[in-house]
Amino acid sequence: MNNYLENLNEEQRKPVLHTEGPLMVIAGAGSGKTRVLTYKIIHLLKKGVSPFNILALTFTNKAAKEMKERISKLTNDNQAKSIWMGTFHSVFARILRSESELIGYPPNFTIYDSYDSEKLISNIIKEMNLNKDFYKAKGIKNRVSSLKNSFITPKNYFNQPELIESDKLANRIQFGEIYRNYVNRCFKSAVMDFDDLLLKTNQLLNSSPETLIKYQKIFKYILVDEYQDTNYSQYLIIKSLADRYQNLCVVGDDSQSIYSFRGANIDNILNFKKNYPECTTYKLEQNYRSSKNIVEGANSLIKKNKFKIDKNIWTLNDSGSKIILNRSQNDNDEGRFVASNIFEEKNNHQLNNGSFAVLYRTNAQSRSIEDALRKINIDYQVFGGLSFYQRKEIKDVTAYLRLVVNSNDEESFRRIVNFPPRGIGLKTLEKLLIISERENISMYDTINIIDKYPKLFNKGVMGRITDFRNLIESLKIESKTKNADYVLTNVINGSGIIDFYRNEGSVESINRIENIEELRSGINDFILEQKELADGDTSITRYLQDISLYSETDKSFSSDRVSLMTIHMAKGLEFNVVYVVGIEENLFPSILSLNCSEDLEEERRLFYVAMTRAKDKLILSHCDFRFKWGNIIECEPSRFIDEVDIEYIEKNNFKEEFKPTIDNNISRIRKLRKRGFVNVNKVDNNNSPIINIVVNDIVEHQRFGLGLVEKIEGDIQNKKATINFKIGGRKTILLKFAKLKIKKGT
DNA sequence: TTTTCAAGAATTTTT
DNA sequence: TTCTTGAAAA
Repeated sequence: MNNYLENLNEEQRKPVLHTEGPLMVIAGAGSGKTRVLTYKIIHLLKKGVSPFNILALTFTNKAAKEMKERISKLTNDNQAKSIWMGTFHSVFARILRSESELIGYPPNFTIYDSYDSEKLISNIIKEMNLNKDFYKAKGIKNRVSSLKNSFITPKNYFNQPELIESDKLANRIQFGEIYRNYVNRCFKSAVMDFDDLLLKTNQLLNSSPETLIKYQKIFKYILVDEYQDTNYSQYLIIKSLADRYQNLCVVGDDSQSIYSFRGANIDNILNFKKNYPECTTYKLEQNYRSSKNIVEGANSLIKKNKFKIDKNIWTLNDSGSKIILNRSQNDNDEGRFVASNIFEEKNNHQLNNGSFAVLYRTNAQSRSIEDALRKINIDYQVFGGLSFYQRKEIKDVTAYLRLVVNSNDEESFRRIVNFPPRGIGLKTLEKLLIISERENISMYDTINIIDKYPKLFNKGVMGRITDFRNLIESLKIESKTKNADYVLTNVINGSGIIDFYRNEGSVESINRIENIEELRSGINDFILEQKELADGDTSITRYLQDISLYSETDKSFSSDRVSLMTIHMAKGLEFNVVYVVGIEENLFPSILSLNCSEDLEEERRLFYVAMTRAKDKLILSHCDFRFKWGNIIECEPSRFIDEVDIEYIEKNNFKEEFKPTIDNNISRIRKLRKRGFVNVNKVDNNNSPIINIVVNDIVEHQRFGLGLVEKIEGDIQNKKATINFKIGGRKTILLKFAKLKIKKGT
């Protein structure tokens, strides 16, 4: 493998050969970015750099795994296994575990996913008795996350009047207090959330100069992929680690920056030159992936963005077929169109299902596509949405494991202390929380001292709590000597989870039992996999870390399934035929991005990412009507469609006139109703609500609001009702004039 | 303490 | 429409 450089073109070879000093590679979509990274690492290894001195940060765990495999194959040795390669989160989680004492954490700290964090925040809001209308857990969590990603701790927060002011204006004056509580509770629980993995790394590197120097010396060569989607925290980590040798190579494409909602800061890439004046910039502009129509169509769109690095993406590939623009009547039709089109393409071009992807803006859009594919028996795989590890039963089982590993973990404790139900209810938990605060210990540890509070608990409760502790303690002892699978088996048996679901006996419960079985086989795969690795780690702690950092993008592809996913998830992937569906105003671009030009530009970049996933064929699609929350709403084609130069587009399915089908009439009426043009009372003449009102119905009156029907009298034409309104009291109303809505029949 | 039922909210994107 | 939450009943 001496001629490895011959596998690169001229512009790819330059950054590969440039090993010393800072460099930035601006790599257009499909220009061989991964290839450059792979060969650059190979080149470093060939030059004699030890794999232990290379840090390569990728966007997904799967990307890391694949790159390692590729390197191993090309170098024909085992060195790749020893490279520090992975996502920011997983690499630094690993480092934090081995250095945890330096920042006051035990090495077996738990990692909370967003769901756990939100739950904890919502508990804190409840405990603080705050108004739920102003303090929504999700919003608070997002703000906490963005502060952490900007490296603003609670202490910094309280030192910045403008931050406090902005929360005051948003009616969240207590935000700082929540933030502080949240951070304290996490610390007390020996927990880090996703953002902590980066923030604590920075704290570690800042507070301990020896540690900083140690890792600077280890990471002589640093490579960062998808640099356009790094946030400030990540920027700081890289900056301090690369400070000694300055051998930093960042690769990215500003036109594909799509994660600002997660704190990604496009300025990191736009300002790289400013931060590293010595840096060399290379550009990869030749696209090898897509046909000319696709490349140029995408170029014509992204031109509309103001903030970007100048580049000219070109290709030698054939023109290929034009980009197809489909218009469907509604989302179900769109699904049917996609499904039948896949069917045709498959037959005409001998493609397997894995060559196709359907991309959309929001996860909820997958359903109509799924229905249509299922109907004509095309296998598909949905990426995203609720992942396996987020299922209730899986979260429950892993909560037991988490509690075994780290019994200070409050969320896991709360989650399973009474699941399956064992008579330890909310009241008991409240008491335990009070004790835990008074004694400054974790909720689990309060169990050991409840006999100090005999007045608070009756005998039954006391016994049940102790039983629970004994269960966890015996699992803890096992976990010290036995492997993860053994402990998991005893969690399942000891907790009674399986029995609980078996007793329920519903289809859903059986499904849950199967999922738990699947988890068990997953844990065995994990053990086998780790045993193969040089630095393999088969501990439960490691297993729990892996699954909490697991993402849906890490799921493996199947060549005989069509892939369905959001565009965000499709970053870095390519498919022969790509359908982008739901390209409508307010959906894509998202309605939330409309009043901010930066956000709108990001949506445009997202659309650019979607288009450039396609190799041979790109099909864009939009509908006239779409289901939302049980209503049909009218949709306009997205502005982005007009922004793609018309010469690359071929319109399809454009029937200017609809034949009104029954379906269509219903949708018109619903649409009009929604706009308030059709009075609900008049639509269904035959079974008008007026006639249907009976005693004890709760009705809503335009002026008086809600009321209870107490009496009905009179003949059909002059029916009168006596209604007791919450506001306004008892009234007798002539039904033929009143516009009443039935809210509830009792 | 647990179960049941009805009302209300919810949809951007994710490590 | 589906999921979550809260109150009432068992």
